[in-house]
Order: sequence, then structure tokens, then C-alpha cells
Amino acid sequence: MKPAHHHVTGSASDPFVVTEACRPVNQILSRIGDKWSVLVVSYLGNGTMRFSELRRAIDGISQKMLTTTLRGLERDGYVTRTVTPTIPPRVDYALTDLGCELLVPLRALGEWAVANRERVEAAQRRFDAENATLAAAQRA
Amino acid sequence: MKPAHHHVTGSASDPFVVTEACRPVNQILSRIGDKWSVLVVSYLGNGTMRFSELRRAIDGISQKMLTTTLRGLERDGYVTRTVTPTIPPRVDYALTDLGCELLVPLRALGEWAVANRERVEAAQRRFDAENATLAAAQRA
DNA sequence: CGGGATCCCGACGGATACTG
DNA sequence: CAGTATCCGTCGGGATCCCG
Repeated sequence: MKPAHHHVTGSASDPFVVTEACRPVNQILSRIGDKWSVLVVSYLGNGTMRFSELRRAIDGISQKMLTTTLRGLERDGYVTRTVTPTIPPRVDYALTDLGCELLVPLRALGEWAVANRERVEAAQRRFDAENATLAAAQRA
Repeated sequence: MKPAHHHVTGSASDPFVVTEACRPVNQILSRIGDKWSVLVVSYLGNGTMRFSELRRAIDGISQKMLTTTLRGLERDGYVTRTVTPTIPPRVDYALTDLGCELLVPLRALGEWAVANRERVEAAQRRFDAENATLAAAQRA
């Protein structure tokens, strides 16, 4: 656990945290960071929903991606899938305890995103504008 | 922000929380949720680093993806890029204030991931095993 | 040293059609 | 209703070569 040679300018944290922690973080993010998982988990945070309820709620998701996303979330233990074999069939999705717990840090990130979206967008505009003027200067 | 209220079925959930919040969340996640951004931001959380330092530290990243990732993070205002035109040239990357603030909810998610990785892996094993026996039963 | 330019492949993800 | 199956375009991302 020897820290590598790192220049520590600001608040220093142990590099151990980074190296050791980022494997599972990437695992979580590769599931949650895809196009739809956060939306699905967020909606299910309000309670159990049926397949078509989710489909209508999310608006833009294809049934294929909804199925794929739900399967992935089910595999990782975030949601449960309950089939009621009536006619027509009925399938309910709900968060597990694990899913509810995930919702906590996820909502923190979400609130940060909402709070800071304008700063990000401003940075993007600044970057793009600067890039445009640089490109123009190149052609001159 | 309303607390998460559970409703039974059918009724529309509060559109504000999900609909309004998830656009910026997806924007943040589409940047942060890619394969390398979290690693880069985490490493820069320990202080300024040079390009080749990051390249060597991250182990597995190609120079193309490191460049792409850093450009994206710079565009969104999370990192600064400082060029020192010496020979050989020197380029330093560091987190902005925005980047440091992002690190907070990000680390929360990271700690959650570390704390719960075994539960996720266990769920995956359970799911895969159950799937395998089902597939076997199908063939019988 | 720190990239930019190019080629290429596989995975992600959308549209459509069909099934239990 | 809740999927599965198929086709197909897009693009993330790796490998390689080159440049200032």
C-alpha cells in the first residue's frame, strides 16, 4: 500500500483510495452510467412500476433498451422482477434494499448535477468559443 | 424537493424530480460515466499531474483516450490544462474548483461502491447461476 | 514530451417484426 | 402485455504512424 510519487498540492488523500477503489466504482458506473439505468432507478425510487409504465414514463427509451437495462439492474441486485402469469401477463419492477441504498449517493450526485449544471454549461460555451476563435486565428 | 412518496400503481409519479433532474444528471454521467473520466478525476484529486504521469498511473489507457478524456473534462470545466512551452514541452493538468466539488459526491458514490461490491457480485453470481439452471431445464 | 490523424473493429443502441 | 429475434447504423475506443 505504498503511495506512489504524487505531487500533493491541495488536500491530499491517500492514493490507495484511488487505485483500490476505482475497480468497483467502474463496475458500478458501467452499469449506472449507461444511457438509461439512472432514469429507471430514479423512477423506481418512487415505488413499484410495471414494464409499460416505465416505458411510457421514460419517453424515448425503446422496449429493447428497457428490457436490457432492467435485466442488467436485476442481475446486479438493484431491482426485482415479479411476474404474475395472468392473461394478459403482468410484470412488476421494484427496487431492492440494495437499489434503495444506491439511490442515496446517486441522488447526491443528481442534486450536485442540478445545482451545477449552469456552471458546466458556461464552461462548455467558454471552451467552444475559445476553440472557435483559435480555429479562426489558424486560418488567418 | 419532495420526499420519495410511495404510490401503488397507475398514478403518475411526481414528474419534476425525475424529469427535471435527470437531464443534467445524464449530462454529468455521460461525461463522468465513461470508461476513464472517474479515474482521471480521482487521480487529479491528489494534485496536479503531467500527461505522462497520468498515462503511466492509469495503466491500460491509450494516449488517445487520455487526450480525449482530458479534453472532455476540460471542456466541462472540471480540469485545467497548463502548457509550459519548454523543450521538451510540459503540460500539467489539475482539477478546477468545480472538479474538486464534483469529487465530493463522486467519492460518496465510490465509497458506496467499495462498501457494496460484494453484495453486487453475489447478486450477479446468483443471477447467473439461476439463469444457467433455467437454461438447462429448457433443454430437458 | 504531448499530442494530432487515420484506420478499424466490436459493442451499444434504435427500428421493426414476431411470439406466448 | 411483455417480451424475443433480427437487422443495421453509429460510435467508443484501441493500434499505429507522424509531427512540433
